Amino acid sequence: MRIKGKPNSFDIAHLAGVSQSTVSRALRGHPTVNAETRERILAIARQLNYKADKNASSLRSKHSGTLALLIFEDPTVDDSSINPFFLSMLGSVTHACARHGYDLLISFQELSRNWHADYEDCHKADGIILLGYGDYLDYRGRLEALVEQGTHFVRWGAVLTDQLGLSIGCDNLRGGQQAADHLLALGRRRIAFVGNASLRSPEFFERYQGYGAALRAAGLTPDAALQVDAISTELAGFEATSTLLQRGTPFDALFAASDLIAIGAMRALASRGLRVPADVAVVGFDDIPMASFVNPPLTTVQQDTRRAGELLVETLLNLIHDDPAQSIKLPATLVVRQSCGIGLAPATSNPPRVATARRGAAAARRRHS
Amino acid sequence: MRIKGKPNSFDIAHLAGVSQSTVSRALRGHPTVNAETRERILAIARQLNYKADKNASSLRSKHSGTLALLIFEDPTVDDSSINPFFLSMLGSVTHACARHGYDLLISFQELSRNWHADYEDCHKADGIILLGYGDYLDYRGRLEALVEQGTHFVRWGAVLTDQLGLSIGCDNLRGGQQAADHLLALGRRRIAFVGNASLRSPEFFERYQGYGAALRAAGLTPDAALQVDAISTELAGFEATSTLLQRGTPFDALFAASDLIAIGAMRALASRGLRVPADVAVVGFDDIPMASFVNPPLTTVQQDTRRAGELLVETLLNLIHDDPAQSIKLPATLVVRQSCGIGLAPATSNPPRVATARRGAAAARRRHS
DNA sequence: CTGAAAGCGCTTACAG
DNA sequence: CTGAAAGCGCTTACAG
Repeated sequence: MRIKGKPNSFDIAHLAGVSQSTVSRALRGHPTVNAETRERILAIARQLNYKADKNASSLRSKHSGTLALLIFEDPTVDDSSINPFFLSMLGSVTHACARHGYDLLISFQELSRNWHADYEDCHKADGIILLGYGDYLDYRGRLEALVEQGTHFVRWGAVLTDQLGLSIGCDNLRGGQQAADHLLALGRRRIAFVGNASLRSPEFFERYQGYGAALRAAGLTPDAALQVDAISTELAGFEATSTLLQRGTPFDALFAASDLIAIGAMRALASRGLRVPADVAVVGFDDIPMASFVNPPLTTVQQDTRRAGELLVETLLNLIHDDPAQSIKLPATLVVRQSCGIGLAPATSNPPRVATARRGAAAARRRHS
Repeated sequence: MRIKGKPNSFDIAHLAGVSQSTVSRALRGHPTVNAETRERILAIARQLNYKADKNASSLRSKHSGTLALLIFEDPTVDDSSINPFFLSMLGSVTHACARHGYDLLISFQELSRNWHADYEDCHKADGIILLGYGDYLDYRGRLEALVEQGTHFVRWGAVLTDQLGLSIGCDNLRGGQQAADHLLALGRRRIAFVGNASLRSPEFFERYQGYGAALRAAGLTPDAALQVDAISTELAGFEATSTLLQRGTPFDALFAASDLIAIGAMRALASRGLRVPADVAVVGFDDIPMASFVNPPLTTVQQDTRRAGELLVETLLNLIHDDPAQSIKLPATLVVRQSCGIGLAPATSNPPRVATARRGAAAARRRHS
């Protein structure tokens, strides 16, 4: 027996007085192995701290017990400033993998570059989870390549009808509707939408459509002057809202396509001296951890990242095992905090909100146009 | 040649009219391969979308081109509520790995359970990065096991003299000193410390010692009644600060061992009607993204996560390649925002801060004892 | 219930 | 500069 180096299955076999195949079977809990023999083998393996070489077993058995998570973002602004929403997805995907006995490889990639989504091709992973927003036109091409290569993958994002592969996503349409309904119920009438509103950003676009549907259901017409594009960063939210304010079209509420955008929007509003929610009510989307810590705490539409991570992993595993699998749309939940003016505002100190808001917006217009 | 399935190096060899060994050499850029032959091979490989099987190559070559990141936390409260500081470390470690051409496996583990830090034993990774705070007494045993097994690892955390393995950490002592010096320079004299202050939490303990050193240098004696233990969560910060307030010992400043604790502390302070910074100045540690969004924006001691991630990866790679490597202490930087009262407080509306703070704390005591 | 043998797809001496 | 051969450490039919 070898003294130095890590033991292999032959070493264990030799010590246990059985063949190497029996060791392999015993270690993997194969049912035909004699119970007593198995115990003996396991004891020796434990004592020698033997761990089966995964490269050898993956090579032979053709599966790696590993999943890959690809996170991509528009311009990877800064190493440490990853979208917090993706971060919490990452957490739940990691936990879900662990529960299913899989390891997780992760990689951050810029959508603009050529991804190396080769983890499955090179047999490092059995399948891939795709997480990120980006230009869908760009993105779709990548998905086509994955489909063509027969890669197992699931993506987080809008569940579309002409789906390439499977998606797990949230019900962005209903979410957008709920956000707008909430603002309407509070008497807001001139509701801005900050976020990309084109098919290039399907998730945001669905939220925008939900918003539009809610307005129309209330007898209002969405005003194109009250929509400004923004990707999901605080800076984009700040800049888009500044643009919106410069336009001078009055508004008394703002629905941001993401919390990051909402936080940037609140900063832009504050820098113009506008009060949230008194002058402008603000709703976000995602419910990132920061949302409850900003001032005022942000009312937002929560996505269930825990469930999403679980479903992403389960669906991918089904795909890998050739079990039935399908795209799933998760419900979104409105989380009411204080950025829309619930439970605030004694009537004496704060005049009626709608009026105030209009006045505020009008004041902003005067100040900045 | 096989029609279905993925091509292997023999398929490429056959098409290129060379031996399989030459294909292998060409693909890895071996210098002895004829330039023209190499081009031919590369062209065919590209065309067939050939990717070398990593399991086979890792098995044969004995290295996996993969690093593992183990993140552990005290009680994994909730899947999606991972300590944001670790999350930003995770981001920078991932990017650093990518820059060095390594893949990254990640795993969240509870320190209380048996870790499976077996990634290297089973040849899935060439080395391990350890990230997390937890009871160091517990932790040390795990490190001993790693050392004994000859595992390559680097940990993030306090750089201690009786180090097991290598650590990359920040200069917690200087950081704590800077935080306390800042408060002292603003005239605060009764400075509380919220966070674990024992050798079981070496990082926090170093910060506590820096704080103590600063007080003593200013001729003050740290008051044990002004220290309360807390792990790095918002809830722990809230509860510890509540305990502190109940004790009734007056204080005009609070140094939290982490931003999460500081945020919890500010919530506890606010719930007692105490104003930050007027009544109590607050400093945190880490500079997590949330720090600049809380109200008031948190003054804190920033750790350079980007550099830290880079050094963690570089040091581990040096260890793996048997190159010289050492533990490193990174400088910490005070980031002044508004939670300590810089650039605030026109003298007319706010009475001198120290007095106010004392009054505030005293008021709190009266209210809650 | 167990063993002998083949083979997964590479890398790496070795020989030429 | 190139090829034939061995071998990494497993899993998996196949035979008994």
